[in-house]
Amino acid sequence: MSVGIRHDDLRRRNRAMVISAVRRAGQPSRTEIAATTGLSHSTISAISSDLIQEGILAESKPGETGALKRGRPQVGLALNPEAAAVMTVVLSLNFLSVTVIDYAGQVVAEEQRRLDTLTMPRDELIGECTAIVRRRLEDPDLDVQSIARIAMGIQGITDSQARAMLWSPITPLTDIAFADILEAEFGIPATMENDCNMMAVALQWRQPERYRDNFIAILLSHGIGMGLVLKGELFTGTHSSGGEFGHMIHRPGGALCRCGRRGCVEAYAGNYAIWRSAKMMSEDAEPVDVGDADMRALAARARETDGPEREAYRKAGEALGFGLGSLFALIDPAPVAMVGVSAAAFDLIEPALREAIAQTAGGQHSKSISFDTEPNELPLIREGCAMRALSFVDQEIFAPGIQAKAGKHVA
Amino acid sequence: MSVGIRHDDLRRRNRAMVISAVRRAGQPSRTEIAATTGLSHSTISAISSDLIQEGILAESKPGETGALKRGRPQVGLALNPEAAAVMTVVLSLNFLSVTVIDYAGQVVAEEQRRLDTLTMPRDELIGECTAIVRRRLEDPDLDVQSIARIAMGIQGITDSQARAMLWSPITPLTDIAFADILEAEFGIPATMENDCNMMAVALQWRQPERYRDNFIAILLSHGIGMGLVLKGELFTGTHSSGGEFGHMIHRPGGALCRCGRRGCVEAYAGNYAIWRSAKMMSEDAEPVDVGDADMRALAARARETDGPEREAYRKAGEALGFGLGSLFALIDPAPVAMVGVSAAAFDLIEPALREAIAQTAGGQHSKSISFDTEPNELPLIREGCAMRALSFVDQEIFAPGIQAKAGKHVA
DNA sequence: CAGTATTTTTTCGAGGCTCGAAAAAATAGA
DNA sequence: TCTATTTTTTCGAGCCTCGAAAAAATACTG
Repeated sequence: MSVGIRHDDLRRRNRAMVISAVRRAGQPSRTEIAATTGLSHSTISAISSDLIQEGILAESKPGETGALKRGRPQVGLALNPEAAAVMTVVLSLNFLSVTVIDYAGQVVAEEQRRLDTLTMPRDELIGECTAIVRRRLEDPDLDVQSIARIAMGIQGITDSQARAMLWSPITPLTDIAFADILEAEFGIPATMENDCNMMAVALQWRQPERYRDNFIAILLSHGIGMGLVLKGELFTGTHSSGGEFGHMIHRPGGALCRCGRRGCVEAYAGNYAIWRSAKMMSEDAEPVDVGDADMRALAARARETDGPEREAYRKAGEALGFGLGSLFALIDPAPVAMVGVSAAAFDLIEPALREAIAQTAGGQHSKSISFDTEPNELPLIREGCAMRALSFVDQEIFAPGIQAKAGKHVA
Repeated sequence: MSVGIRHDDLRRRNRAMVISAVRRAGQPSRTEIAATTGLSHSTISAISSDLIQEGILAESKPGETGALKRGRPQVGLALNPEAAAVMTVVLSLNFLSVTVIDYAGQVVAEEQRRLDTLTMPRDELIGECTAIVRRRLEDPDLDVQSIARIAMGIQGITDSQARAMLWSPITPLTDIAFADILEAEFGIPATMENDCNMMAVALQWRQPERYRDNFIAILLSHGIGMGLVLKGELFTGTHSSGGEFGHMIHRPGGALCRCGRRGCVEAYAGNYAIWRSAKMMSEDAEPVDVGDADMRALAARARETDGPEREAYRKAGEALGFGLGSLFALIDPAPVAMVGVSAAAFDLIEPALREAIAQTAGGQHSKSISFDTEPNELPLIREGCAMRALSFVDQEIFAPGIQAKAGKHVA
């Protein structure tokens, strides 16, 4: 089944380990790397010397170590920003944004653009994406040699191979293999990532203490999305990006969901559902787009008076709570990050959510389940895509190195 | 984070690979192993020669290869049955059974015993388990030197470290660290496994074509349990055995579940729930144990006439369908095995189940979701425990070998 | 300011592992 | 009996990691 380990895999894996230790720790010394990886000092010395020679790592200036200790001072190793560059492309409702990121993770260029994703025909949507990428690639101000990888993020369902968007709420179009399109167009390896998965990846890098092995990122926006990390790894479905938390069934045969079915969590907790409920519309009413400003106004009104607005948030909390309860029945409770515009109204949602979750098997220790909120999803998605692309460069390009044997001829 | 690969890990991993190739394939030749593992012939030759010398593998008699080809005939490698033995202990409602299994997976001894698990006090229940194990261990007829591992399986929730039963429907007792108890008593490494997880493990060995990377085993019995395999690996929760499919919420605030909560899938699809519904009892009625014979009679009656019995099965199907739909929303659809006494009534359950699942996001291709049934769960649980224990011996005892260095002194 | 203690990093065999090539082994067909 | 064919073993080469010792770089001490 799984394949044996060759002798050369050893070096590749250990190189990968060193690179990722540096990416995680910032400026670790060789000694620190040896400690975290469990490899011997000699090995770390050999590997890091190779990596420096190849221009992947660089010794960072000393000084910053703060408290000076006795003995030879540690030399920090850092990622060489010029070793490579990657690009992120994030497509969301009526909005397209691109960033170029150096190997150390700093943004070196960006471009953003409004467009009407809901009505745009297929060719045009694809054209806008390739055009914005091309503009960035051909920008003479860009002083990176070449882009090693593109990570594209999109709201909606992607396939599990990270090649295509299968379905998205931002467009009626389906099955667009953006990864293949970008690769064909620019000859740069590309992937197509799900927005919520990228949020989870970003949280893992931003707050590794809180979001490490098991946690959940939930997008509370027009739709309800989820990124799930289990045992330190992003969880995806077997065929798709998976984790369609918003379409777990809350009430069989219940309110009309944007997906056309009934009773999904999203049909109670998505922006349109909260809006519909607050405006006392029927649960069968066709979902409509609600602007962020309108949602903020709605939340403000819900805080003011105990009317249908507050009740709408209560219902949303209930749906989310029962959904989370079912999820926790499957995977056990874990920290949750609530992201998106309605996360800013989490104070209105939380009481009903906790009450509901306490009634479920997964919510046995509902008080210990902790929530964190982050109203703005876009930066997270961008960061996640960036880290995703950089990790690819780390693992697939730099870890194997210059194919050992070929390199030896030179030396 | 994860640890570097040492030089000696290499051999250990490749030995493990060879052993598992033999366990999977039955009697593969060295050449076949080289092909499946991707390692070179020389390496396989070296490793298998070691393993044979250590008494772990044995060259099997030729002959059985069937069509004789030109050239040197392949020599099949097989597990040496006498290399080790393991024990399984399965505790289910009013029933305790133990088997001793040789290294090749054959049952060499067994004992079964009825007992009243529901009323038994803690000490007595533990005592019965240790006593039956002791009897088997001390049996003079048993011609295995020693038991290398005990895998105990139980209905209910276990912790994710496989040390303890946390909660079980077969006893009011909770938190019994059976693994620790057995280890302390007999000095043999032991684990405490969840019954449905073991069903899944057994299915993976029994039908690897159908149940390989992603599948679901659902126990339809008094309670509803699930074993889930994703990407070829058993899925467990972060703290517990996880996969409490039966306690996902089907109808918030709905029928009374055995767990004390309301609206769980099990409260509609467990034996007691079907019984309660068929007998036109209230959804609040206290769950009662229903014998397998009674359930079979109920199913027969449901097949005969379109009365409350049939309706009860319909409701069960609906609950299972919506539950599966929610599950499939998270992990994408996968083959399902229905196990247990009510799996024999799957013909009554399936129509409503498929109808419900078709109304969910996960059920988009509901027709392509395939179900298989297996009315008897006990043999599966036993087999799963056996394979689990044997895999442990493969990976943890035989793969590392005689600690290389220590062994070299002899040679 | 020289010497010592301390810590980090590099150097240098030793021992292991896998691999490819070639040899050896074992059999069917001619 | 010889040849072709296939499987398995043997053997040397090339890497890789490791431990120990050396080298490097700094703080402390008198």
